[in-house]
Amino acid sequence: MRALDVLGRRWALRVLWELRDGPRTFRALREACDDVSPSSLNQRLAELRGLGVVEPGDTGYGLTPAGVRLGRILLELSRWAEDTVRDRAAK
Amino acid sequence: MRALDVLGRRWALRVLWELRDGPRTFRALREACDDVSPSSLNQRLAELRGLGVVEPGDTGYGLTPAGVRLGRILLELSRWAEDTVRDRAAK
DNA sequence: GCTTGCGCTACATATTTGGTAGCGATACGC
DNA sequence: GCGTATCGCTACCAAATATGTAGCGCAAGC
Repeated sequence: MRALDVLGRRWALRVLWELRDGPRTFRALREACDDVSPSSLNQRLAELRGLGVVEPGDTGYGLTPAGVRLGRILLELSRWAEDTVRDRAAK
Repeated sequence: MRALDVLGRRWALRVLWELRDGPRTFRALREACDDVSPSSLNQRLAELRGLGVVEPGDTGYGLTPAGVRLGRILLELSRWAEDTVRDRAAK
């Protein structure tokens, strides 16, 4: 499945995650993602735009409606991750 | 977030996906994942075991309870992906 | 016209992934 | 006991991908 392939690349989920609460400029996004290199970010953004989940606007890059739906799933994913970490720490 | 980092590596989501309906042997898993190289698969399995979502058993590798929960989220992710593909195809 | 910040590209280096061969262990029939 | 079949997995090298750093072209503000 093409979509899952793109999402399984480095920084892809993270970029989406950072865009959840509003658009960000290229440079702001870069900082938010632990200063990912501009080449990597640019490549990932191109792929995500190709998927139709991210699009550039006046205030920087933002999520499309499909991206917003994906963001909600990511929220569950992050909750799962938190729970997992907590469970493992409790051992 | 460490968990999302591991999940954002190549084949990680796919491996989890292929284990949804029951354990698989190392070699069966390899075939299921488009014949991923054993070195990559082994590395990913080690990381997923480290995360506590996959574990080896008598009939091969299987999901832990945390892995099963994650699998349900992945199901939503795949549904999202299908919808996205359909929407884009309809354009 | 000079500065500032923007998106983004170029390019060399480092890291990750992939391909192929095959090892040691276990289980089977013979 | 002896081939042989399959298992999980390692070694090793080539190919693909990510990173780091520098800086270009552009638009806005002064």
